[in-house]
Amino acid sequence: MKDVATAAGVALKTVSRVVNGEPGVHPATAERVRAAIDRLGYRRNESARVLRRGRTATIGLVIEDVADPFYAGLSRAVEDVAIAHDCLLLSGSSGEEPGRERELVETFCARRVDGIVVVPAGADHGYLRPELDAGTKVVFADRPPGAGLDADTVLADNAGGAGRAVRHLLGQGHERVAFVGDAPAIYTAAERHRGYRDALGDRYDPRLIAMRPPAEEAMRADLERMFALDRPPTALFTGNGRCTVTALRALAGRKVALVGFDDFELADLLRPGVTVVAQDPAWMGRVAAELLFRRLLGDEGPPEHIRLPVRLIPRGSGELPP
Amino acid sequence: MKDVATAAGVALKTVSRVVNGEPGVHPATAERVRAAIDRLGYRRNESARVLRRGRTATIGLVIEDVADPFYAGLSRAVEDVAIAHDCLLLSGSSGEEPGRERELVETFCARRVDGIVVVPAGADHGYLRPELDAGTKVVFADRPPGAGLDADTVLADNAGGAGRAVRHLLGQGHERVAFVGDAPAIYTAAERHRGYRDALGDRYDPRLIAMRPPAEEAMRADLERMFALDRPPTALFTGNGRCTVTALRALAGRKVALVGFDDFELADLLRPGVTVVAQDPAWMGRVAAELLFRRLLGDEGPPEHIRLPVRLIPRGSGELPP
DNA sequence: CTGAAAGCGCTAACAC
DNA sequence: GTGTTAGCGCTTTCAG
Repeated sequence: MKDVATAAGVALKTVSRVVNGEPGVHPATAERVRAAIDRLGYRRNESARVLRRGRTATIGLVIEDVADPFYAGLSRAVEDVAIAHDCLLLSGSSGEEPGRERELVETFCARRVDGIVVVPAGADHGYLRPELDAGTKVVFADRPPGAGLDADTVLADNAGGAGRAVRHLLGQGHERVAFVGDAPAIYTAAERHRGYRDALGDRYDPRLIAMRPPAEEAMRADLERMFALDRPPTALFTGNGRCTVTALRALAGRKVALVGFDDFELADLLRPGVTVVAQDPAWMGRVAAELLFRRLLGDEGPPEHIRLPVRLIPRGSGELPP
Repeated sequence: MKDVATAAGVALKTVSRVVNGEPGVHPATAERVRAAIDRLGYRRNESARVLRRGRTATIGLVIEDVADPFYAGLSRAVEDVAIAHDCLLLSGSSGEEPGRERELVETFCARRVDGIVVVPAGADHGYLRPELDAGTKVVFADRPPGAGLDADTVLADNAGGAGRAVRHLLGQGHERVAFVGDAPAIYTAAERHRGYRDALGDRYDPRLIAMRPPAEEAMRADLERMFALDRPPTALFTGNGRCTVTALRALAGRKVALVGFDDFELADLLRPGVTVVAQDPAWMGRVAAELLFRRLLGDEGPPEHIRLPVRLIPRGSGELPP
């Protein structure tokens, strides 16, 4: 910048004015400065700018795994909102490890991101206290923060959607509906299990429950066990997209009704088409990011808790009779 | 930092030493400093650190769209490599717009990322010259840079894979193999078309070609047109994952053999299973990122051009007879 | 309209 | 072992 100033025969500050489009520079001077900038290939150093101004114009995003279509869709939406606000996006995958989540959040904070959207992997967010006090805005998406922290949160209607799925199956005459979900430590899995149980009432049977990280072999074993029962399940409710896909493989053509939580590409092309309770990852991402920017722009209202509705899409698999 | 120094009764530099784990600090002093840090909730300001050191420990990634499973897989791999090198990842989606690609790259450069992995959307990368001269390392992935720029590049064997797919179909006795690919301006689409044409030799018939951004209605029309020909196609080669999926929908159960470029989840669960030429997005991401870090660590060798092999996975759809 | 000077928070290069 | 000093490149403040 100093070089540009020298080259253009002006003071440092004038170059700064031109670079930032500040008013109060004679057009001719500005032109001269711009010429010098082009000639020298000058680029403003954002780090120095950030250091001086205090705002980084960067937000952070912590998700579980970008390679998961749900989080990929959410990411893209957050990115779009960030761009609309002239912000860059730093992102990282926690891989469902609380330690990694914390590490990412802290690294983002150290880089002074203006705010963060986080899909929590851990259950304890006490480590966020100092950041929140320091003014970093945080919005939780998909899962709420651990106990003791009341912060902005955007969730899907997990329990409600699960109930809807189960009632749909009961409506077709099924009496034995199994639940195959992710590990119970995961908030969404637990909520969907809760919705399932409540909808089932006294038809609830713990032997029809399998909750663990979806892996084909383990799930096949779980299903074998259930189908070997006196009164085997005639329908399956799967707790998330990965569970649905794993279950479809593990079932290997066995004829059972199935409703899955989460929509997925090609669900309509399978035979039968897969009935799902769909949430909209892009919507969730957009809502969370917009809420974050409202906070960044000075909205100091009490923490918001937004719950996004889900919808049932019948495609055939959930309409099979017992 | 100054406050911490005062609180701990030491000089600024000592705090700096403790924070950076530099040797030559008495354990007791270090402990006193750490206590002060905790008490005051001090966090090192990365911006200042970056300004001073010149390295940001950040790399940039420009892809077409995170929400596309191929790029999501690639992203995750780049992220993992970045983390292994204690680097953060800034990422952005170009949406296949050259202007947006350039904007992202320039923004990343202004933030002084150490290096960039870019999946080019545009064909002119002259704008990168100054950045390259300034020492920013750039690796191109999935597509090469525009003419006139020789840089590190990691590509899949597009033409070879397309040839493999076509020969597979010819081997089943098909004589009329159509190609449904993305817009010809996209490098990978053009390369796959080239491989297709070369493998077909004089069986090549331009009426069996449809190249445009995949959209169900347009593709349905294209296919109708082809099937209305005197000698309609008995087999289809689709040019990328999205084209494959769109084609499957547009075909609506019509019985044709099909081989697609790109593997996709559930390809094995459709009936018949979808035969594909699979590339490995994570592998590509890893190779590109590792190459970038080799450059950042000082490797000054001539530009490398890496071509990753692809593999044919027969699942049924490509083995249907004419 | 333009410029000089101070300082953002940190680290590198030297003292002591 | 520890401290001092001089910037990194920019914006802010205030003075022409």
